[in-house]
Amino acid sequence: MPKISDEKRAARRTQILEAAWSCFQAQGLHATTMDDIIKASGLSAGAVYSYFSGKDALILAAVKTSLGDLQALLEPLLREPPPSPGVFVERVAAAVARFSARDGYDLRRVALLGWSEAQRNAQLRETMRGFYLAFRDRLADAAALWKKAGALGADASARDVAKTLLSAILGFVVQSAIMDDVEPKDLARGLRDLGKGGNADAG
Amino acid sequence: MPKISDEKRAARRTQILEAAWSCFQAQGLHATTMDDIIKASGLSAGAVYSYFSGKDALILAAVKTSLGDLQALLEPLLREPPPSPGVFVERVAAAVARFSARDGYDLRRVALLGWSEAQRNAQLRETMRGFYLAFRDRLADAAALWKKAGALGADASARDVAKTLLSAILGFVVQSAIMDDVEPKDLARGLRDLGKGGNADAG
Amino acid sequence: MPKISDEKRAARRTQILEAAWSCFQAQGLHATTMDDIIKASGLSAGAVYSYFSGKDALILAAVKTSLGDLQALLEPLLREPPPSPGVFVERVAAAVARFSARDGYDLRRVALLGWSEAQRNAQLRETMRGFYLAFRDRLADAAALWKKAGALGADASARDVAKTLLSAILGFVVQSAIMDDVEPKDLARGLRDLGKGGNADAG
Amino acid sequence: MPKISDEKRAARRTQILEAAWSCFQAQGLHATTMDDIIKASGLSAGAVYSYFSGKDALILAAVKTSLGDLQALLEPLLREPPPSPGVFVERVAAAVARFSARDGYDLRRVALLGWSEAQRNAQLRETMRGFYLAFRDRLADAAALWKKAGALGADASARDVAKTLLSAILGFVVQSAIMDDVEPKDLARGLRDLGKGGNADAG
DNA sequence: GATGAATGAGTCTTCATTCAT
DNA sequence: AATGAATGAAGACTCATTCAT
Repeated sequence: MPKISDEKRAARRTQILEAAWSCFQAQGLHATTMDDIIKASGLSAGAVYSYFSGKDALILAAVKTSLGDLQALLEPLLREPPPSPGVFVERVAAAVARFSARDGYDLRRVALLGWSEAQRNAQLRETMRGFYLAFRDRLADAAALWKKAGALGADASARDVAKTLLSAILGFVVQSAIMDDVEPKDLARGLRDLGKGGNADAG
Repeated sequence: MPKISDEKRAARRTQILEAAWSCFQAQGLHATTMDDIIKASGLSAGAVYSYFSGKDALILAAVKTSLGDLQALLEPLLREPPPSPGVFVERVAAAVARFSARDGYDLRRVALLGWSEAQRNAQLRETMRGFYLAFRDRLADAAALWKKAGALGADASARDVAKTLLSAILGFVVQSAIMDDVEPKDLARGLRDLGKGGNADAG
Repeated sequence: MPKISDEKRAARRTQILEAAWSCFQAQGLHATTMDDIIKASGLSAGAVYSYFSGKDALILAAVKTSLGDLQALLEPLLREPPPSPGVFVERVAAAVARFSARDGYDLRRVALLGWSEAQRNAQLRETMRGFYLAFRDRLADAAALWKKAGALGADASARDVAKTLLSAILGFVVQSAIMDDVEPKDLARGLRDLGKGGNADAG
Repeated sequence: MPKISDEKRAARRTQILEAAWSCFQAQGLHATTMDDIIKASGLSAGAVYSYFSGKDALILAAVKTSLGDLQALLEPLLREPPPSPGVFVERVAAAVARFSARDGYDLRRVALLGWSEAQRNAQLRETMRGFYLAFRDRLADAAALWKKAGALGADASARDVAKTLLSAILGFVVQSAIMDDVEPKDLARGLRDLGKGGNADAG
């Protein structure tokens, strides 16, 4: 075979990555063997190894791809933030839930696997840290907007609001993956209810 | 030979479990070998196997123990909830952070590992689900108290508040494990700021 | 099984080493697979690996053992050198030939394999270098004796004589392994003939 | 398409063979992969395989080429042998040493690799055997000349002298490859010293 | 009861060779 | 003729578990 085209190469990579994710998700990162992925990809061992240098590289690439997809999913919401934090969180949660309903790819499970792996893979940890840090910065930008628009008090800390919103979102991912009984609107409602306490300033 | 005493047995179990956690945490659940645990426990392979039927049982027991410890840690806060949700979340986060500073045992890392493993271990998943469900119920009880005391609006949904608070807490665990730059009081402040929006009802 | 005795351990090591040599010799160092050695040893893969950390370690140990055996074989000749260099070379060659007739272990082939491997294994190279250096020193000692006894001229260089004798011996190993038509006494005769030239000082 | 010219073909073969030797020498015969050779040759896999049927054929061809080169190197010395065996050995050793100083090609290392490989490759073994046998015959011819010229005693065995000289030469290759501290003149001196013993006939 | 040596199925990875383009 | 992507059998090594002593 003569030199393969760049598109073809990219397509093969995607093909392998998708095979990898469907395995990872079904069995976990470590219980998945390279052979599982090779079989699922429909390629030979050698071919898979010519695209990825090994299992760790495959995991890293898979997680990066996944973060990229998530990034694309959230970009519109970050570019033009909804009128209030509550609506924002609900929309993000809804996007995550929608993304998780795809066949053979549940973003929530993927996230849990990635976080766990990040504990022992420094490169993965840094990649993730960078991603969430950037996301939180965008969140802080949105908070600044909300302050200007009056959706947040004038003395609100954009930074702390961003941290809290990120927590709520990440927590939604965990809770929804494990309990499977949380809806985006539950979160929105809870957030709203928390904000209307008689002496909210005590909290 | 006289049977070993029950206390002795319990002590051995604890000894093994602690060895297991220190390994799990340092290397992850799957990268830890039984031999690592055996070495760390100071016992022989046969001895370890006489206390736990295998690696999966050890993982399950370790996670259960960990959840039990967490339960004990949170019990006081649940029995006599602080005056407001914000304070509550801050105290829980502080307890988690304190628990994570212990030598050779970081509750946050442990949680991430457990969640990931729960994806492929049904028994573990059910154990966890039960734990978080129970915790959320206690949270809803607290929310009911807060409603009565006026710390929450009269029309607040205790259930949704509980879900939201659990999300915030779980999300704190994730964010703090990965980014390591979130303080309990950041969360409390963010939650308070979120509640004081000019048109909070829009969220 | 409780702790194994030291003798038993040593016996197992020997058992594995002998299996390794019979394979190495029959198929070469690299064409021999660990599985070949494992099968030949009658042990399991795990057992073999518990005695030797890997194939390289096994090769190194095998060569070292082989050098040790050779050392033991030559020691008597070095301790009390025969009356002349010619007799010495003949006896060494005879010892090598005798050692090579053992079942499943041909010292000459072993030597060729080891030399080749030493090209790409620094540790092995150093081990060998040290061995031959020491042997050459002993040879120089013998040469000094021969000088004193008049079997060598008074102005002979013990160092160069040692180098030359070592060359003759090593070359005998090569030639005999490849051509299989050289006898120890051929070497002795050739050496004597070379020494009796009319104008030997011209060489 | 016009067939590639014969010169071109020959040039390609040489190109591949040289690439092969530079790899073989640096990493050993077995540690060198076809891919190493392909990369080093600058050709494609298919091209290399169109010139050589496989790795074994490449090794065989490489060794043959190497023996041919050696043959060419020694031919002048064999055609008109130097006045004495000592000078002859010194000149051969010097030629080998000179040949080994070439960049990326050390005849001594090459020889060790080839001998080792010959243990498990019958065709290679025969090729080598034939080469050394022929060389030894030429050596015997030279010995006959030396006898006639008085450089060797009248009762010298040309055959045994040839065997002994070959041993010295092969041994020089080994010793010099492993210890790297032997000079051609050391060998000449040692040989001369060995010949001047008071009672050389005892050796 | 305890020990730890032994087991062997299973993992990741490599690499000589082929053949569609 | 040439290319180089793809193949897949084979290799080195690991590790959860067992069981003879």
